[in-house]
Amino acid sequence: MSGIEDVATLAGVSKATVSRALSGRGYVSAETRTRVSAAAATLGYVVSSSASSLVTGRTNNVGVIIPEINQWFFGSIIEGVERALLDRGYDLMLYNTSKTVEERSRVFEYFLVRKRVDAVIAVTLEITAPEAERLLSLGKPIAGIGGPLVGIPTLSIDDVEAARLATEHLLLLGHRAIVHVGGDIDEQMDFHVHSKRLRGYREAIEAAGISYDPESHVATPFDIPGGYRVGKQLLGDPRRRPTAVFAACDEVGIGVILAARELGLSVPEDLSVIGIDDHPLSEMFGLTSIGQRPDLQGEQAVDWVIRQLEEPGWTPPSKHTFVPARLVIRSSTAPPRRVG
Amino acid sequence: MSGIEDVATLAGVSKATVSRALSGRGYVSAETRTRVSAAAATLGYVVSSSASSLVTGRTNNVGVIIPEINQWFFGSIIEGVERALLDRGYDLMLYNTSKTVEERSRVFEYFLVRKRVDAVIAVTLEITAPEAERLLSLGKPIAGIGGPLVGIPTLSIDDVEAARLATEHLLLLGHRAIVHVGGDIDEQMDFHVHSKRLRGYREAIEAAGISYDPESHVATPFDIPGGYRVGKQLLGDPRRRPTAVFAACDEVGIGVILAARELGLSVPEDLSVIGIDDHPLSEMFGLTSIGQRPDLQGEQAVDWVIRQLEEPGWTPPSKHTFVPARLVIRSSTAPPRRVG
DNA sequence: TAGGATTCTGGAAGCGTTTGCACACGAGAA
DNA sequence: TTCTCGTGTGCAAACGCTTCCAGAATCCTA
Repeated sequence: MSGIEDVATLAGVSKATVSRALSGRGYVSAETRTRVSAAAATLGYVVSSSASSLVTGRTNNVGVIIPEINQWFFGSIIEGVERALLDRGYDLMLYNTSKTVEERSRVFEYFLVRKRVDAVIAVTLEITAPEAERLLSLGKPIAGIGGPLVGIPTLSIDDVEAARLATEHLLLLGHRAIVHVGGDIDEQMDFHVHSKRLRGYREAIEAAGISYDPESHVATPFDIPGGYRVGKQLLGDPRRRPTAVFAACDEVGIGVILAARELGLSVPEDLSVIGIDDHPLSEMFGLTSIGQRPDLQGEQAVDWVIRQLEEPGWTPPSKHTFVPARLVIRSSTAPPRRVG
Repeated sequence: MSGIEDVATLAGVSKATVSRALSGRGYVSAETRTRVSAAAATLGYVVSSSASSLVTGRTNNVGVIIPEINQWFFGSIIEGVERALLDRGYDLMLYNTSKTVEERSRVFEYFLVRKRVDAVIAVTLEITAPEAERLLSLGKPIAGIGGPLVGIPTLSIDDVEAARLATEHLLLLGHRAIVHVGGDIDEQMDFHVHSKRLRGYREAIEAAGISYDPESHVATPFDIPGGYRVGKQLLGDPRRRPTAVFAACDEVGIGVILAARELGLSVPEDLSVIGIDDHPLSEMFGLTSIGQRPDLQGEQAVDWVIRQLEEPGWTPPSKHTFVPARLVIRSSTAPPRRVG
């Protein structure tokens, strides 16, 4: 485990020059630089990040707080963030927190409190204004996926718009009896995604002259079994059965499709289904969807925080950024069967 | 941003005492300790981990190298590792590497080269003996999930045994025409899981007096679409159709079930299916499986490395550890239909 | 009551870097 | 020729902790 001193001796220069040569800061002649690099290589030298951090005040780590790992949306974000971070020479510290308010704030305090990261990326984490201010006042850039969040640059798809798009697709096909299978709007987490998607749905059907019936919204967990259970229940009763379902995410949509099949209904003949996400499984199920790219959202968030760190004076967008979501039409949506 | 000096002044003691009081090392009177804690609290003081690391030589980070995130098995490992690490006061640095040999070794070098982690947990990463030795010689504990790996403590389920168990379950039900849908055994990654599971299958059927037919093993990617495609192909031809499928993982098994349903076959009447993993979706599909708990494997790996770090003299198991896998019987397996 | 053991505290020496400052040198400008 | 100015290098002072060592106070034990 050789230190900078050894390299300096071997290269016949001072520690200061070694530091400058290796970090690329300050003046070093080309000749010296190659000599130092060679010495470092032969000794297998590598700077001690603790020593370096101590003096520079930078850790080269960025913290990522995420409520969930084993779900496509979150997993993809992590992938995108990790890739972008490593490309730029930063390491990723992962903090998995549940969505409960208590744990959220515990992690938050934990973060604030430790001098281990240069920046933080908060995924689907509602940070209060004072918390944000405190973090910002520490000089740590922060970006959020989800939002909006006051004082913090955030990004996400436009949930209202995505829901409207999905619903309009169904309306355009001629559906009138459309049920929205979404989340529980009393769950205050996730920046009210649930209520936003519900709103988009509602606005779309009302714009089409259909009055909103609270019965046409049913809540379920955001996974395949969640969609399946609701599907079974909803489609089991022929009198209540809609001609189309707008699922708030593809997993739920897939669950609904599976339930429909099991009940002997064909998709899209007896039932159209649309989701949001463009999940990798959706293609297999022919599920029409509003696609988004969580990995790119992760990359974007990384870009924001790193630029703040590296480009003095640069500031990220001051308001929430909407990333694009586009309709991917597959075989799960079609005009409703004409029932005479 | 207050330092230890400020706390010392406020508490009316020396820096040395503050350090001792806060870290719990060395003698400090109870009275002093509370006074110091109070001072630290009012100032919002928190030790600088770089400064601390610089003198102690510990970073309190552990690196996790993992080839994949968005897959249940890997995601669960990360969850388990993260939980265990945070419980013990360590932070998790995540490195997502693909399975290609080049990238594997690049990450490996990267790791070796940087003094940023106290230990590493390598998931499904085949480290060569010299690499392992080099890592160990740096005094960094390392543990692997997957394996075995010489010189490194590793753990995994017994793939041969799990495959045998699954196949025997089918044999016991009376099946003779059993196809194994697994991975490509030429993929050298993952410690040959593919060939091990194939071996377990083969040993089981041969023990039952059935001769092994290479046609009865078909390879496909380890995901639902992979199983689906193979299922469609395999079950489409009634003459080739087996009475049972042993899928090398549950995702594949689910894909096969979906394919079967689509072809109008009922499971388990027309086809029995068994998988490995006990994936969260398996319950919904009634998939019989050999269950494993990747999260617990992650916790175990953490325990190994942390104990090495904290209990001088403690050494992890010198050979590979098999973790339990148990048969979970659901509705996808039954005796074959009697075809008279 | 002496003397060793135990508990408590402070001073100061690092830990391995980065960087401000001083200085030396050669080149171009005045 | 003298003066700047841009380069290239070294010295030494931080950076914010932990821990060794020594000394003081208290407590037992003989």
